[in-house]
Amino acid sequence: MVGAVTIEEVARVAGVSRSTVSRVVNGSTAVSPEALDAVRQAIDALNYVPNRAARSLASSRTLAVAVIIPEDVHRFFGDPFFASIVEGINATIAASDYVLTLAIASNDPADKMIGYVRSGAIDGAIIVSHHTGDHFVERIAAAVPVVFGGRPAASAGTAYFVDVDNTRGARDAVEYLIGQGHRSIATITGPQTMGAAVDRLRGYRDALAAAGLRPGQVADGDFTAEGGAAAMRSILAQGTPDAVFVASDLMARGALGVLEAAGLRVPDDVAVVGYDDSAVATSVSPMLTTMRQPSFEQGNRMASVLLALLAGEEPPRATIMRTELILRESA
Amino acid sequence: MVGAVTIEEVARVAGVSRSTVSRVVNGSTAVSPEALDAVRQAIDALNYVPNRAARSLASSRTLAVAVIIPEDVHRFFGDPFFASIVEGINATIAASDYVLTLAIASNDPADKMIGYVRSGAIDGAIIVSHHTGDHFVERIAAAVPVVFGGRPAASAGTAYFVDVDNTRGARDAVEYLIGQGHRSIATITGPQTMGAAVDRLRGYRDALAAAGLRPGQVADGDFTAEGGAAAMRSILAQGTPDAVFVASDLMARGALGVLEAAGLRVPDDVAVVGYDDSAVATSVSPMLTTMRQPSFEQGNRMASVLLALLAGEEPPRATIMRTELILRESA
DNA sequence: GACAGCCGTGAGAGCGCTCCCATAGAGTTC
DNA sequence: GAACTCTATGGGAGCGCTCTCACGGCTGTC
Repeated sequence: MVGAVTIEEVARVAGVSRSTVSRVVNGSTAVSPEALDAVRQAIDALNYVPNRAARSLASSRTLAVAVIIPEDVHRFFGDPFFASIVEGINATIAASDYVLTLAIASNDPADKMIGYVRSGAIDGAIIVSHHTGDHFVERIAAAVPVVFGGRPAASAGTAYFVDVDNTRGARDAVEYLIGQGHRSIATITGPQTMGAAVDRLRGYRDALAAAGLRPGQVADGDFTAEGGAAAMRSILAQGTPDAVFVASDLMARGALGVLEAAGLRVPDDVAVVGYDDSAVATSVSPMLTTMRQPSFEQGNRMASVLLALLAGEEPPRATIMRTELILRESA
Repeated sequence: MVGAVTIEEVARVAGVSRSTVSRVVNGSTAVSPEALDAVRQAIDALNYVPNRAARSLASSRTLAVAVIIPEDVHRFFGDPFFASIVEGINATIAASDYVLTLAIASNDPADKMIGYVRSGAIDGAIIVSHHTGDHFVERIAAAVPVVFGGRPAASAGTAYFVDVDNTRGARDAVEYLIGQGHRSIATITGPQTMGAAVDRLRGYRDALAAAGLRPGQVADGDFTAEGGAAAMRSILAQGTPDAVFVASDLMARGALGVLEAAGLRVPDDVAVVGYDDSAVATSVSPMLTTMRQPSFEQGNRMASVLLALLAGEEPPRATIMRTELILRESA
């Protein structure tokens, strides 16, 4: 950016002062139509773009927000659930004055991520997936306003978050299976360090308990396709259930492969319900019956809450979104 | 970042001047051991982090680089190939003084991305996937140093890029199929607006021509699983080939499903060779024989080239990496 | 012993912008 | 017509840092 056009040159060309140019750039109303016009023309002619650093230094705002990716990059990128959320966030942020950035925090020995945030590089952050152990999250939250995707395990009560009702979603899914006549229902969960996984397991247990059924087999599938396959194998090793509630579509895909390899028909021998209604759900055979999470909308809401915070408003701390069972072939 | 600790306070606490603190922070050697120590202690005690905006304003460097995501977000996130590249980039950048950021350029009506780059928000950029039509890419390249993943279609000769030898990789793959005795060989390509897809198609044709074989069927699979399935269906509609060279593993997964549904055995009836050797290759059945792309290493190299550029060095404009055929079950 | 050279240090200017305050001029009010 | 308000504008300070330059104290050289 050496030798770039400055506000001073724009002012000279437009025949006004720096202050007036600044007013135009920042959308102040107290500018005469003539001055407004002159400045706009000068900006176009010179192809002027305000220097971000100078702006941020003078105003102590950056007009940038970041999605922090604490996950392992591979998991984040491989999961269509995150893609939808990011798309939702992006859609809302793109319509605002802010710029959106994704920041990778993993593989970050020197706390560079924290330094980045604390150095005033962004005005606010959205943190989507976070394990309970991530205490670096608290340090980010100490520096800038943060909105979480999913209820954060720690700092409950004071944090802003947008979550889906995982417990209820899981309960609904399992109740559907019970309603279909299944009695021996296993589950493949996500890692129990993640709130969503914990809640879904609870919903599963609640539904069984409410129906007076014995708890079924529980295996952790780590929210990956491979983990789902491994979990399914470990369940089959101890007996074949009527049905399996799988806490993500990606894991369900892995499980489906294992069931097929074992010669079990879905849904006739074993019914399968997934979670997410991501693109995966319709790309497998049989297509998944699954709990739809409104991921795109969740992204929208997270972005809206963050923008409200940055605007000095007081948005609700908790936003809970409903899930919906999508019936397809697997159950 | 209101009320944050400034360099001035650190200087006061350490009993030195602003300049000396700056020297310590920036790793200058011309500081006495005593001063160094005093400053370090003051920094720790006050928990000082330099203000990025001020730093950048004074030095006209930001110590930040970005990976620009021009693709549709879903495709970018869904493809493990990108995940590996980003991991490679991240690994190298993380070891430097720079901070890495991902910026989404799609869905960006107001050219905010361009403004972001031109405003001096980053020192350099890496652009991974780009269609020939993306002329916004040129505008980014006009503002900061850019390294491309894959040979850029336009601005050839002047651009810095790191590519794999796609033509040769495809030729090797098809030659392998020919060597296995296959004579009727179809191909599923990527979009012909992308250099990698063009090169792989050329390699396929070269190999057939060199062996004196007639060109087989060609169908575009759009580098997605669904597109691969559709392309496979369109090929089968016109006859069943001996073998298919598929220009990405993701598309191969889609094709495999279609072949299976058609009652064709892989590799006995139809041999399949994929491209990428991503995680997908081993998660399908039969496991894919595929051209391994050194994606992680490619990311490393892109980052290294960019860092060299930013350091004022003269790295090679073109870096071409070799692929390697990984033999598994599908061919 | 005088001078050059070097090293560690501090002072000051300035990066490009925002924001507060002063001011000029026009319009209101009594 | 004097005092007042209001609006559009310009000037100046300052955001927190880097970087050049000058300076004082040291060592080394003849």
